Amino acid sequence: MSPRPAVRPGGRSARVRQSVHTAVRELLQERGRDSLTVPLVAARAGVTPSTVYRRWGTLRELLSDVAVERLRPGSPPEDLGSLRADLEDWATSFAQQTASPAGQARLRDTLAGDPDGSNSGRCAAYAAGQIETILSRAAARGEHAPDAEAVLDHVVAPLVYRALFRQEPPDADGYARSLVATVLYRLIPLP
Amino acid sequence: MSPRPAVRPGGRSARVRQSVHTAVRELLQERGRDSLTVPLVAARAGVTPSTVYRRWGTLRELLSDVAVERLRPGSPPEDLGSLRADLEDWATSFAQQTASPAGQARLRDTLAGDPDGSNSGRCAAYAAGQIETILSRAAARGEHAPDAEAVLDHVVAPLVYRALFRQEPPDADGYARSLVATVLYRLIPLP
DNA sequence: CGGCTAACGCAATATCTTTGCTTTAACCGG
DNA sequence: CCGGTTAAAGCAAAGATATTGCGTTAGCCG
Repeated sequence: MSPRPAVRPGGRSARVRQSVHTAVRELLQERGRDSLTVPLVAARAGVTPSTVYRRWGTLRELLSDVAVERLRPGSPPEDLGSLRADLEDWATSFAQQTASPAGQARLRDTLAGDPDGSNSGRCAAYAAGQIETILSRAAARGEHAPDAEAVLDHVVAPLVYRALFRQEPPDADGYARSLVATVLYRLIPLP
Repeated sequence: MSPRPAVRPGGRSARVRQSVHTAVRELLQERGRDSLTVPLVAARAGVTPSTVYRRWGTLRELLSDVAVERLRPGSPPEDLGSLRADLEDWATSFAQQTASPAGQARLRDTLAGDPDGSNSGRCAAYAAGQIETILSRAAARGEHAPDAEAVLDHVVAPLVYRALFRQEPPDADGYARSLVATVLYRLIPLP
């Protein structure tokens, strides 16, 4: 038997967490982020506001918690048979998500309610994990591949920077592909 | 969001804006961000809370306004005589600023209270402006130089991404220099 | 100098946040 | 399976913050 964490993971706590998350997602969709309040979320979730305050502290932290949850990849990246195809597929999909208004909002919410950096760190770890899967497949095929840091720095970072700080260009796909081309054909460690 | 379109730019409005900004900076220093509230800021600034609410909307938007103000470069980057020296100097200084806890907080505050993206856009424009100054100097010297987009994508973006999403590495300076080296010697448009 | 009006001050009201205490129910050993 | 223990939720009152209508002030402009 594995030792149990101090917090109670199952039962009521899990149900409350679930219903509060669902309430946030529904209300975000229905009424937009600006009209969200803790009492409103609590009412929809069928709990009292003090429960939300005690567990999440503030609305921002709750929104960060919900946002990072939705940034978690549902499945490993698809295997298309080559490093370039895998990276392009993942990068264009990532670019579309982050470039969309909803994706931008999720990134901002993740950062805004994250006092200790754990949620944003998790967010980066998700991307790093997906990339490492792709790169280890490439290694198994014997392909010459960059390391994960290079992909994070020169593919992920530019996409995220654009999403957060600049008006995203119309052609997110093409931009993502050009970043992949750069990291694959101009940045791979020289022989 | 920045103060609503100031129909009346001078006089009392400007004084209020100034005193509120000063109050925010002082209280940030004295008491930390978590204990900041609009009534507190208003009292320190010598205005009523409703004035702050009417001009800035929320505390977050006020903090964003103050943060982006402090991200604005005070002077053009120094001219050290070569592209590489100029870029390294600017990038290491930028890296130190963004890697510091205060710098991270400013980036987060800028994003958090910026519903329409205007403040974060300004923030990117500041960096772009400094870089363009450096690059046009290089062009005047006849140096072979990357374009500003490449520097934003492959130097600025990785630095910002690390500051926001990952635990910054101990050696921000060396990391910044390696990014500059990459963009200068491996990414410059091939002849 | 005097009218016009955006912006501020004030104060009442509405809403949200905090907190002490009580109650519930998940977990665990017997 | 059953009761003891306690983390977590509920409740409600007190406290703080946010909103808003209305009167007043002071830039701006003719």
